[in-house]
Amino acid sequence: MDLHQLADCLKALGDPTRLKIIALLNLRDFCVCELIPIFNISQPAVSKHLNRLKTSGLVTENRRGQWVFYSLNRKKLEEIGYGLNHLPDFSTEIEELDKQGLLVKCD
Amino acid sequence: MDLHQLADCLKALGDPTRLKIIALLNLRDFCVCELIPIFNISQPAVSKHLNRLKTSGLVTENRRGQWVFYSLNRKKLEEIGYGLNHLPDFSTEIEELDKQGLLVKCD
DNA sequence: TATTGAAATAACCATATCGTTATATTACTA
DNA sequence: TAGTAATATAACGATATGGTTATTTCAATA
Repeated sequence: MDLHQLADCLKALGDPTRLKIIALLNLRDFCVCELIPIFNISQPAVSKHLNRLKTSGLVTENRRGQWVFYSLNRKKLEEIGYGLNHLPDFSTEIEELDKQGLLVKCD
Repeated sequence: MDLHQLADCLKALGDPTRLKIIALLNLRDFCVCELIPIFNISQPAVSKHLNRLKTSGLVTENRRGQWVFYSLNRKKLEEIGYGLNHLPDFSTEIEELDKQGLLVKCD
């Protein structure tokens, strides 16, 4: 997962409603209609939050008859934790800028 | 760190520029003027990103003469990783809603 | 097959975000 | 102390975000 993908996932998690959805999905799968009464927002709003989490790969959906249940992608969540603890190393980029004389010296 | 604070930190990290700043500060401290040529944005834009990271507690500033150097708050970053791996447990809230008959049954 | 219910999508609105340029503040220095 | 350099703040604009209501899609069922 590169920096931009990591930022995208963190942004998806950086909303209280979505983060609580993730915490709920950590307990068990939920369908959309179960989530609606938990949050004081409309069904489309819940759907959009779930879609945002889905496009970042944080949740998966699967239809059971009339209902669509969402599951937490624990692997993705672990990847994010790992990504935060192993941030990309920009040393060579800094050196490169230095060689090109584009780096300011402050001391 | 509660859910809202965690979401706030994740939101702060959920921007490619700010996440790269965090990755850079993981190497060493940087002052504002060093960061400007690394990103193709203006000085005030860099200042604002740093301020956003500071208000979430992810970085600290300290002035050295004319320059203001920013440091990564590694403890905070660890807290966030920990928070992601130990999400709050909403079991009792779900049970409470169930007792009040506010929980939908989907099966 | 017509109806019902769940979820997704569309269209819209208010506010937040992230960039800009201009200006103010702060600290060093001639 | 006047001038310069670094940083912060102010004011503004374009786009993104997160909510709404209305409508569409899809699956189950009378």
